[in-house]
Amino acid sequence: MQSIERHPTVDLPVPPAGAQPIARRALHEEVADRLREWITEGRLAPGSRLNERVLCEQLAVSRTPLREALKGLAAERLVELHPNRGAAVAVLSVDDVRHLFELMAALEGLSGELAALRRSDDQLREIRALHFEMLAAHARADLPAYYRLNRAIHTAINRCAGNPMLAETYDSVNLRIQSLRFRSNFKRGKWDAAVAEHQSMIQALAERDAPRLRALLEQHLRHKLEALVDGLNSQDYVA
Amino acid sequence: MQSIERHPTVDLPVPPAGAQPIARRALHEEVADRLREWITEGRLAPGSRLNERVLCEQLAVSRTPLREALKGLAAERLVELHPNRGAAVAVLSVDDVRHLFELMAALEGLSGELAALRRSDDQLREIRALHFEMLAAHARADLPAYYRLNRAIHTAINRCAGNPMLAETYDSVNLRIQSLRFRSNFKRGKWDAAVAEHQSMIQALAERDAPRLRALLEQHLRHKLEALVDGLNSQDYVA
DNA sequence: GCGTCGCATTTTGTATGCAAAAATTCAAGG
DNA sequence: CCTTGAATTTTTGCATACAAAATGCGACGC
Repeated sequence: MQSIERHPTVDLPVPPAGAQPIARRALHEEVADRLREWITEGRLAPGSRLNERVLCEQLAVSRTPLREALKGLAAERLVELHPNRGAAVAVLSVDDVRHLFELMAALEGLSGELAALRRSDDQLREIRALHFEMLAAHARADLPAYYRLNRAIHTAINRCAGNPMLAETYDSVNLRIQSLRFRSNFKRGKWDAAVAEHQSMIQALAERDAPRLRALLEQHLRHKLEALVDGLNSQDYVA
Repeated sequence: MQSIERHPTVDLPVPPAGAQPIARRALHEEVADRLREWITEGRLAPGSRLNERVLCEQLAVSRTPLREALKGLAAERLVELHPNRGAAVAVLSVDDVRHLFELMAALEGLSGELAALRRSDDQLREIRALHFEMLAAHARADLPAYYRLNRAIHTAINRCAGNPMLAETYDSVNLRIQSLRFRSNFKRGKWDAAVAEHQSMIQALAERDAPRLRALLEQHLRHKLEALVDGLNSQDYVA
């Protein structure tokens, strides 16, 4: 890891390459992680106000680390800060979701393109294995396992792409739409189609067909958006 | 702006569409803005340690808002937090820069593609005007003005793309490489080539040639990276 | 001379206090 | 009945105090 900056004012000792310091976690990070979890799991619904006193009691921390965590989550756009009026879980309009998916499609597309070019054979084997596990989850109609494996596959593809900045950005955008995943009406037909798309993706990855993998991932995202918007519309007339 | 969530727990009054509340800025945001500025302007070099006491004195604020600002900047990856050992301006390795440019190329490419499809005639006229201003700056070899107009043009293209999420992400990634802009050795030849590329971009935007504008922007980014890496190499043997 | 230990200082992490802003309550007036 | 407004309560924003960790430095032993 060659550094661009000859950083004149650095005095933090640079660790030997590859060696990573023992990760010591600060309280505000633990708090941020927990809140992130609550938001993506839907325990904190979009729009929910985040009362400092209440959250402090629930998390058993003082206001300082909580507030620091909220500032971080606000920078991630998971929560919105209203000066003097507190924080709230970010709300996404339908247009916001469309825009996020448009962005995600480009990120996934790039990731797939790079992965097709850069993957190792070991990585391909691992992704194949995950794919078969996902087929099992699909056969059992085990939705939670399917989601988990689906994410694992996409994360693995991101790793193949060999671009940590891309992976970070992908994760950050993905997080923002995570809480919506419960809302897509996962009809059997759409689900089968998604699984078939995954099949093609593995093939393109195996054949190192970068343009095709890019196209497949972009298409995959478009379909995901369609399923989601359908789900939203059908739900909107229920409650 | 139709809201996806019927947010059961919301009690913040939803403002009428289009009307936005008077922006009241919190101190921690002002602090974050100032630090961001110092970092991108190079006043705080990559790797610089950010001593809380010192910064508090310089900014004349207490530690609380400063720390909150640092947490936000850390989420933006502009600073790195080392638990119990303070914060430092993020350092980018050459590989980091390569990865960021790879990402930026995809974001600019998408932005250009969408802009070509969605631009209005007014927007095109405005970008043309900015382009001529940029030609003037180039003719005068006025580098600061050139940088400013260059950014203005790319921001305008982002606006044409009509995807705020993309624009946000673009800005966020762009910010991380801003402090490097002084390091690219802007030889006249490279500069002339960049200006010529801009010329082609305007043409593609005018003709609504989305694939071409995408390709041009991706190429533009690759050239920018080359100029930067060249600059770094030549500088590395100076000091 | 070199490295290590231990103490003093500095710096960061968390909790708390106080002031200011916003939300709430409730009563009076239209 | 709805609106208005003032007093009260709640909540947020910022500063500060205290605790814990890290850093710096000199003495000591090898």
